[in-house]
Amino acid sequence: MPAEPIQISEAESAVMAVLWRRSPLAAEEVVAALDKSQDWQEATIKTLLNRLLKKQAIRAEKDGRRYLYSPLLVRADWVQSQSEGLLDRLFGGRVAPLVAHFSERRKLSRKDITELKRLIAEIDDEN
Amino acid sequence: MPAEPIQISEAESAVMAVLWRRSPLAAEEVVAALDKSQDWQEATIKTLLNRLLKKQAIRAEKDGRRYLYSPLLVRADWVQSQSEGLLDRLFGGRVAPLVAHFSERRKLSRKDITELKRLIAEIDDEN
DNA sequence: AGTCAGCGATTACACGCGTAAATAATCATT
DNA sequence: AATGATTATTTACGCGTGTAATCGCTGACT
Repeated sequence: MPAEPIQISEAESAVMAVLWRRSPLAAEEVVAALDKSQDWQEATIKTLLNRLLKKQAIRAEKDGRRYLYSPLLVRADWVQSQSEGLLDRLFGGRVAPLVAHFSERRKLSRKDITELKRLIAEIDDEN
Repeated sequence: MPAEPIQISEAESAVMAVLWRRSPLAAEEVVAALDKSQDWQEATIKTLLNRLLKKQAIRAEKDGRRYLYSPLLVRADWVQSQSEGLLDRLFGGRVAPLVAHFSERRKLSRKDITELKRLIAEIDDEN
């Protein structure tokens, strides 16, 4: 486990998302990928790439005149830490209370419900 | 729905937690309540109370020489917005994928599983 | 009435973040 | 070799946050 839990800001995570989808990518390609979703100047994205480098969330390999960036931070790990953080802060660290909360608030889609049923069943006969 | 989704920082939410548990409370009581969990100077907590006031997350009623603080922000609403934010960012806005993620990572406690089963059953014959 | 003690209000300060411009380094081209 | 284009690196700046110290006001006590 990493000693220092790499902390990724909101804006930075948008950049990570691109690299998690496909990598390695040149800065320019990252800019292109974000053009649809974010309204950022190229310079802004360069800044974010550099901050991510400094944090060692990504790495850069030289490719001629430019660099190609790839994630170092594993997406699933990051998702895990984010989720656990929220569960710890809000639901005593457990999943069921979160589901209960959403259930009470009628925030479970029909799709969620069928999928949950399937999951539970699956887990059940897996043990 | 609130036009501006009141934003609460990490430290501030610790103060809110106290007031959600019991209120109204005087500053001193809040300080006492946080003494166990946080290593903060009294002045720090005063600052947080004032910031929360400014954000209208809490209110203060005069009681003699001092004030008694109470939450204005409803806990369930806050929990909802926090949770939805995370689900949107990480799981396409749906609950089931989060549960699936935790399942894959073997992060579901036995307690979670039985509770989830009960929840699902409940929802099921409720419709 | 003047002073002290207890609170709330004001001010402080460094750091991360969102957002970007300016500068520097590096190839390619003339 | 000098120039221009491209890409990376450095610098900037205002705002929220974590963390307090200090100032100022208001009753209480002498």
